[in-house]
Amino acid sequence: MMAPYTSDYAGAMAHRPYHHGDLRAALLEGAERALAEQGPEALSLRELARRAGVSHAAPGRHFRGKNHLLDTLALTGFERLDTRLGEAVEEPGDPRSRLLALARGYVGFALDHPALLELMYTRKHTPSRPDELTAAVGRLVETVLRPVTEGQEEGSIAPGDPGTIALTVAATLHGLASYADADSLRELEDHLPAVVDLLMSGLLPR
Amino acid sequence: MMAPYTSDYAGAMAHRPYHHGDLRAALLEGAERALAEQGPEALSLRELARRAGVSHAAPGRHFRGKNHLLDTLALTGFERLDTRLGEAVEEPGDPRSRLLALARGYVGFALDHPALLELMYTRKHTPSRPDELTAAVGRLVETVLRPVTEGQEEGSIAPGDPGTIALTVAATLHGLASYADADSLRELEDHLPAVVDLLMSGLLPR
DNA sequence: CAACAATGATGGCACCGTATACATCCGACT
DNA sequence: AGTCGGATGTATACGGTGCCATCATTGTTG
Repeated sequence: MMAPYTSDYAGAMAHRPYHHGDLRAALLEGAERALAEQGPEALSLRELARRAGVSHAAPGRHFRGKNHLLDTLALTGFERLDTRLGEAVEEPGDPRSRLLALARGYVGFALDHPALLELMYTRKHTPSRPDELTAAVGRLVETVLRPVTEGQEEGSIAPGDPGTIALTVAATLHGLASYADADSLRELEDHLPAVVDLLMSGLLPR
Repeated sequence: MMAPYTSDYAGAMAHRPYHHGDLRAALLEGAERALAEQGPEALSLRELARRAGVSHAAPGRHFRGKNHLLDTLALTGFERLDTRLGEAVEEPGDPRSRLLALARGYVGFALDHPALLELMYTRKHTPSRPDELTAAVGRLVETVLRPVTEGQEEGSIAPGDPGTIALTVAATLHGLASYADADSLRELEDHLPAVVDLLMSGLLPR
């Protein structure tokens, strides 16, 4: 017979309330760690269960399957990214500084959680993704849309379909972040002001 | 005892030369098909072998493992995308039309092979990717860089670090393509001219 | 024509994801 | 207070997968 809890680091501290305490959260946390350390391909439910000190079927109580866990993780990523961008947009200022803050936020997130960001967009492209994910993406676009319309109202941003403008900006941000964890990462941050200026002024000579 | 080749569609036509003829190519082709139909997660070497009518270990003669096959597939993707963009850039014209052609090429590729494009960038971000992949990405950036420097020489594109400009353009293209197979796909193609105009003129009112 | 290298087949191993049946524990209700 | 139900975790089993070692066949080449 073995003791019910053989986990080596839990149990002695903080008086774990019952069973595990909060698997689900532990699984998500462990998944994010494993995701960052190894690829998303190497992530295994059984391994996560092992690290959490539970049996390999226990995760089934909290997630319908591996996809469900990954979708949930991606969803938390979108939420965190959205709040981060929301804060960046909050700060007042001219359009250039707000756009720069937005870009810094996006690229910063990509630097902090590269694997998560990749997972988020991998999941987004998956067939039959859950509605919650598409909704989260929609909220993200809306966060970018807000400063555009506001800038247009006060005449500091050129007129035109705000949807198209927001799409372009969001696409550029995502593209930058996408390149970020492939090429020189830190270097990109230094280039951000130049990129933003370019977006503001356009490619044509003035 | 079974006949050596139980595949149902092969053998009667075109006189297959020997063993299989060209596994490797058949595997890559099958992988791309499976990739497009289902996700990249569902892709299985054994299933590919089955479809090709060979034993489950035969692919091992042509690819060191699953990763090697996927890397190879991604590499062909980069090569095809690069030639497509190269052709788009070949056509002479003012910067706007060339940029539009570039954007059409990139988004068109994304529309034709959405799963492949995703695989390409997933593989690009993988730790310890093969040098050939990074080289292929470099060639892609160079293809975008060329019209930028040419445009600057003839004064039709604003001065500035061409690397930054090319990065911004490439990032926007990739971001657009990345959003393409998530949101309304066909719709995006109609918006491309507006996006290009925006990139050319900038966000600031003129 | 004989030896060799390339290609494919067979079988085995460890691991994975998932489903089912069983055990345990918390909390709520009478 | 005591019991019962549902939530959580366990035990076990099945089919599938990637990879490896070994054996068989085929095409080529000296």
